[in-house]
Amino acid sequence: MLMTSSTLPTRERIIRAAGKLFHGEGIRAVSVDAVAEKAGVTKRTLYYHFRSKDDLIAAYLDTRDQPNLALFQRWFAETEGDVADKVASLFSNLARAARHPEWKGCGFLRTSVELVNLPGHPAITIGRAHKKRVEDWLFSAFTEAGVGENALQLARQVILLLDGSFAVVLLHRDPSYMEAAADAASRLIRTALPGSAAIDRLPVPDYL
Amino acid sequence: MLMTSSTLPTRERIIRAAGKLFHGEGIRAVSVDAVAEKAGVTKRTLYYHFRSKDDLIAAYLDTRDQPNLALFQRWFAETEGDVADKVASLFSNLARAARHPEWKGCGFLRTSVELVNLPGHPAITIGRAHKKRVEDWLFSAFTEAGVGENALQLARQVILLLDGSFAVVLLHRDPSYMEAAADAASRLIRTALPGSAAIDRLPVPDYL
DNA sequence: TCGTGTATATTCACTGGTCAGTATACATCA
DNA sequence: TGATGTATACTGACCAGTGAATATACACGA
Repeated sequence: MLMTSSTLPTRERIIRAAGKLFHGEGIRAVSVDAVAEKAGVTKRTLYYHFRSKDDLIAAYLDTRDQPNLALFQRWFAETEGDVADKVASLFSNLARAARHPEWKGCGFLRTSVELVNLPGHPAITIGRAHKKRVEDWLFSAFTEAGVGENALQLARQVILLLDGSFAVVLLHRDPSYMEAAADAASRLIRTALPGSAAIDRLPVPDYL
Repeated sequence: MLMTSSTLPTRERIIRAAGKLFHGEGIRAVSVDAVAEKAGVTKRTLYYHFRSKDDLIAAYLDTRDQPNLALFQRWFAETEGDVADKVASLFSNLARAARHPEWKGCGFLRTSVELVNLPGHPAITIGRAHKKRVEDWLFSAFTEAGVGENALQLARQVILLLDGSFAVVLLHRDPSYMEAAADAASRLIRTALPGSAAIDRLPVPDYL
């Protein structure tokens, strides 16, 4: 593997090029030749490092898993307030990202759509695992916040709102939907919180 | 146009074949030849009725707009209870549909993903219009139910949960997410309803 | 230190196949 | 006879994947 200190390993360069093109244009719209050219490599070299285009797709998605989750966790940790505020901030940060004209939605969801006729495709497994990891992380956060047995249902509902945001904003190109999602998520969480605002702001009846 | 009483007009046959194939396999995965063959027509005939594959895609989506909305409206109308129950029934009906192994999610969302690199494509405009029609219909329903100025926000939130359901269930193939969406939607609606259950079920304090 | 073998890494040129779209001609019917 | 509709057969582009040869790096024995 010939390279200077300033160049990435070939395999990394290919994955990076694939990531930009697949995410930017769509998996099926991008040819292996285009990826190879963008990576500055011949197609044959690409096929030395990856068995097939499907392999490359899976490798590309795999590299997105950890950073994506880490970004969510960072947004969550950096936000002041209770767990509802922290979750709401996920959506406002997403809205900020979605305002960028190059924003193209969620690569995992988009891949599952593009490969809908190949149910066993490894990339779909990777997408499922990623979404599950986000859901599990939310579940822990809700459990720690003391929502009790609602944690699982809440985690799923936030996932639904997140992925709904991706889908709706990709279609309408209107990130303000994400603010509506933030509002929905924090309302749902708050009514499950021990010191539930929706209920506790009501006067407590005398006989309690 | 040669045909007997039992055959559809050629154009309709083509659109119907395109619908089955595009929805079943994905737009980019299906060739014009495949559509023509399924319609029992030569490709040249197909190109007589449609200027291009893009034209055919748009025509296919167009035929799904009205029936899709009508189905939602039927499910809504056939459900007993308040508006929250009626909306919840949309999700449980969707879950029932999604349990069918041939279920493939929402054609409008999937098209917007497959054509993400062609922002001005007519099919995307059709998809936007469809989603907007559903949202507007929900808005009217919420307004009539007396949620006041919350109607717009609620309609958007239900859309987010609907499209989130499509995306998540397509990925995980687990329709039970739709029950979580139903729960979220009806909670959100109920807290906005004049006789809000979340608040009114609490005992009324003596001094009110 | 000089070969020499071997695994890694890369290139050029190619194949077989598919795809969207078309040129041309034939048929049917008002 | 002219508009509508359908068929056969084709074009040119593209695409995933491959064959065969070459270059580099390094290990090890003489």
